[in-house]
Amino acid sequence: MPELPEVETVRRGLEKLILGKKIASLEIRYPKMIKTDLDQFQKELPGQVVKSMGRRGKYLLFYLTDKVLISHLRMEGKYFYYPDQVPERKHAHVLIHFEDGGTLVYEDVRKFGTMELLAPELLEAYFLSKKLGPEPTEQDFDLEIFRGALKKSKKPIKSHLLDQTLVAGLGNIYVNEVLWRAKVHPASPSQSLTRAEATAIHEQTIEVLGQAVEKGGSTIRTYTNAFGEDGTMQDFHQVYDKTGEACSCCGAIIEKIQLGGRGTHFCPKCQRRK
DNA sequence: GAGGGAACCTGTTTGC
DNA sequence: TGCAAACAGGTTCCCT
Repeated sequence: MPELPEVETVRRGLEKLILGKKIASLEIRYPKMIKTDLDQFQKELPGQVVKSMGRRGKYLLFYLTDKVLISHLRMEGKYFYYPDQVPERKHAHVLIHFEDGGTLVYEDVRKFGTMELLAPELLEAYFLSKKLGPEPTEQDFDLEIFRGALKKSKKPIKSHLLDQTLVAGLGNIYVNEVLWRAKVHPASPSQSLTRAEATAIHEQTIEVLGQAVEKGGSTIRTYTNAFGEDGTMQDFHQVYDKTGEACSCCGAIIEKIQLGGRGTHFCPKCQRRK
């Protein structure tokens, strides 16, 4: 499910719901999703207080008293908070009970999501090891570094943008939108892009993700935020899942191809193949 | 080392 | 209608 805007929306929601709460106990029903030592995870979380909520790319960060819980929602992970009674749910995999009686439940139909518990001083090395690119903001996302990296790669630009090394946070929905807005064909080799095209992709990445955060993310299939509310960004999608519809820019019919094994939507007229 | 595809899971949609 | 195959928003591993 979630790309950066959805994760940011979840972060903001949780910030309102669980800040300052002390963890009383844990229930782990699907131990496989805990990627660091399970015993340690179960032993060290109780007693920790949620100090703040953070995010890096698509990773959700729970800053606790002296640990950081790193949660990745992958395709369909989501959080629900219950102030008292917790309904029985088939796909609830981790339940965090707080001392005040509230419970945070992690649900994930496809069980792809992961959780890790780390010492805060190891966080930087953790993201370094993942080769995670900069945040998609004017301050962090440097155009010249981006262009330099493109020049060194033959990868199709769409696959390259999805691998999180150029910039963090793009997923299959927004990468389609960014390339449509930048008028670049998704299969174009990275190194074939002109300066103007690279600049347009850089600019639209910041623009699209920023706009999507404002709209509370996109609700497609199953995503909702921590309050179970829908985002509205899907109303602004121009190509994603628009196969067979007319391009809002030129009227040509939006096409779908497979690229790197994933559905890829584009306008054959606006986004000419090189 | 770079790039492509499979694997991880389950539910839903599509096609015969 | 019923069944099987394809597909779904992410990341990582393995193979070439």
